[in-house]
Amino acid sequence: MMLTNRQLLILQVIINDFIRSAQPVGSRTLSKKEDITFSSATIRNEMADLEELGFIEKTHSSSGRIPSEKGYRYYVDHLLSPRKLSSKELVLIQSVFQEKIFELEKTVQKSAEILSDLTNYTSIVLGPKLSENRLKQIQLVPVQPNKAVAIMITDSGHVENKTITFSEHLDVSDIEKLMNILNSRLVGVPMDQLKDRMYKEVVMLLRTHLKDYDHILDALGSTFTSTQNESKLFFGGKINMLNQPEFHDIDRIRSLMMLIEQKNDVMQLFHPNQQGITIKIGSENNLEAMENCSLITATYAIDQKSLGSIAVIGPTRMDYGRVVSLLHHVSKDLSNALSNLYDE
Amino acid sequence: MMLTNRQLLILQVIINDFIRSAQPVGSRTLSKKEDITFSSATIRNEMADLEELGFIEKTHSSSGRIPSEKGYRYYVDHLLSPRKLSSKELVLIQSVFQEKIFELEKTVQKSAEILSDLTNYTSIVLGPKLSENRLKQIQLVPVQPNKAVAIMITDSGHVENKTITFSEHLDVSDIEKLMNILNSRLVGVPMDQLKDRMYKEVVMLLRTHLKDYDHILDALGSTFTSTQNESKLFFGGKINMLNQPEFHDIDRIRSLMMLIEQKNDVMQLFHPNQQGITIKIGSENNLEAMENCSLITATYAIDQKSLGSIAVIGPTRMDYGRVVSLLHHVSKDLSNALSNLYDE
DNA sequence: ATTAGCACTCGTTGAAAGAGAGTGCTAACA
DNA sequence: TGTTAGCACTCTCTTTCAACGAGTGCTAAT
Repeated sequence: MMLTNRQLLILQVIINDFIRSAQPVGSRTLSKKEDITFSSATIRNEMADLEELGFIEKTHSSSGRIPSEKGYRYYVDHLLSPRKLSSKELVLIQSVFQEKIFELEKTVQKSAEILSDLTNYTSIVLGPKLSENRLKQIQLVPVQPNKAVAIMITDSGHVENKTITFSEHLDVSDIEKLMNILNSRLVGVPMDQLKDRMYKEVVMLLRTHLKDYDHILDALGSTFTSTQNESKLFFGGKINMLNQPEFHDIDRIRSLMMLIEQKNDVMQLFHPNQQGITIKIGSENNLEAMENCSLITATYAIDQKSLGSIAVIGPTRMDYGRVVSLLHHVSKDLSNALSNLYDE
Repeated sequence: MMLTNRQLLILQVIINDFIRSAQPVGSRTLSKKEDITFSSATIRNEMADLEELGFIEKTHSSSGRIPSEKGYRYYVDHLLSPRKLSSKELVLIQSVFQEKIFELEKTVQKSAEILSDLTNYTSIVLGPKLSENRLKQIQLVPVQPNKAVAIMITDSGHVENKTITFSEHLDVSDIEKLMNILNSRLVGVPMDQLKDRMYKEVVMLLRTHLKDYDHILDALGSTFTSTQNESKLFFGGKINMLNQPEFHDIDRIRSLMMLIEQKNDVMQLFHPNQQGITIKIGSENNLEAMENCSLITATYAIDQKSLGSIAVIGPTRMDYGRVVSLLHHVSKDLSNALSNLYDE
């Protein structure tokens, strides 16, 4: 299944034209392109071959051709030329990261927004995993006789807080004792291991210093449970897809929107172990609602340590070259910005 | 402009039927309703009068009638009978609040969801104003040589955190000093007055105890600035409107979705000083995108003290009676749940 | 191997026709 | 005098049909 140079050229021009116009491309249109020196009849023959090989399709028996998923796959694997971004765009991206923002979440959110603004597609950023963070300090603040707010600060400066309800009244000195115990034993422990460690190391101390230690244990247990594994999702341009001509159909919009609002489904789109930029086309995403969409994913990192993913969802007809370049820049700048945030 | 009983009956039946079917209602259809004992010709005469008075409209010269905004307004003001909810629905609502949830935000979010699930419309909850809260404690945790996380806990148990960047290195004892000063002077101050108070009361103390006090002041100033006036928005059923037949039109969906994603516009929909349940129909909302929508708003409170609003957006053709009843119950139960949360 | 020519296919557009739902008006009726 | 039956009329919606155009595949000529 070796394609001739001419077939490659034709495939490339068809895809480029279709990405631009969203209309099936005919042989006559193609023959007028400046790259193309041969006649429409020749093109028709080549197109018939390309169709037989599965790279392009017809929408009906006498229509022009559109790329198939296989066609897009070949295109991104072999023909994709990374697009040079205009200096205007580069400046715009940099400006986002030059603002002095000191909270990770806001920076991440900004990245999602710039990405969706520049692409006119929808962007998703998978926030950093908390499980990588370690507990730096835990603070218990009583707010009512049987309630306290537990505030956990991680070494990266992230703050997590939960309300703890004790079944019995705890007086202030008890709470202070408890806080000291927790800090003495849990500081430095990764957030996702807090619960385990507590049951292993804190139980004994509690027993000797506090009455009702089992109730307290319960309360703490459920507090630490929800601290695990929660990666936040950030979106940009949720409704940009409404501007794409392939989404003039209400049902498609609905299924895509439902997907986006559904955390589990979105998480399923990300494959944790990847590095660099990944492209998943249409059904490669294994989700009904993504059938007409492609997902391009990059990862970002602090000091080479991969932290999360940043992605763009567009129609399969999306401008792959441009999006890849944009993602490349944004993920790089985001990584730098976050590294600076934590290192300097 | 006094309407006869028969006109009222006809208006009511037209609106009820249109709310159900979304189709213009004709005289023949009406004459078959069981409440109606007179002929279609009579109805036609009455409808002509109702139209002249502005309560109903035609979509074209020989179509049935649909309610006008004025018609809906009259309907909600004079004809609306609060719908009895099924016990199934009541149980469903109560079940949301019987789960032991100890965080205000989650409870509020749950309310939004139950409301959109039960109505099939979109719900918006305007979170409690922080400005009503008072500072209970402020905690500064150094995370890097020139950075600290400021954690502010309010008397209601809400936790707010900001990263502060100091332009100079501050050692741990300085931070501790600073924290003590802030706590001694700012505890009990309403969150929206923190900044003012700081400039008034803390400056002097800073000057005597810390070098570089002006830099620190700057950093604190910007920290407290953003603590003001931020009411969070919670949504439920953002995409429910896609199921409404009046939103089969892409452009309408787009403008409504854009409205929902735009915090400022949404805030504009809420009128802070209202009490009880308010209904705004179509253009009464003074927003282009809301032209085909109605907004029904209720307030919720802790111990009679109004805290925030809870609302449903639906098409003007929405089921007002049902939504009013649902809002009534949900806002009441939410108020109770929150009051219990803070008082017991 | 390439291309000009041509018959054929299919979607799109616009006009025409008919059906259906509904109205307004008139005249008859209780 | 208020109500109703009857009827002509209006407008939308659907279907049908023809013409058009963009495009294809095939054949024969270059």
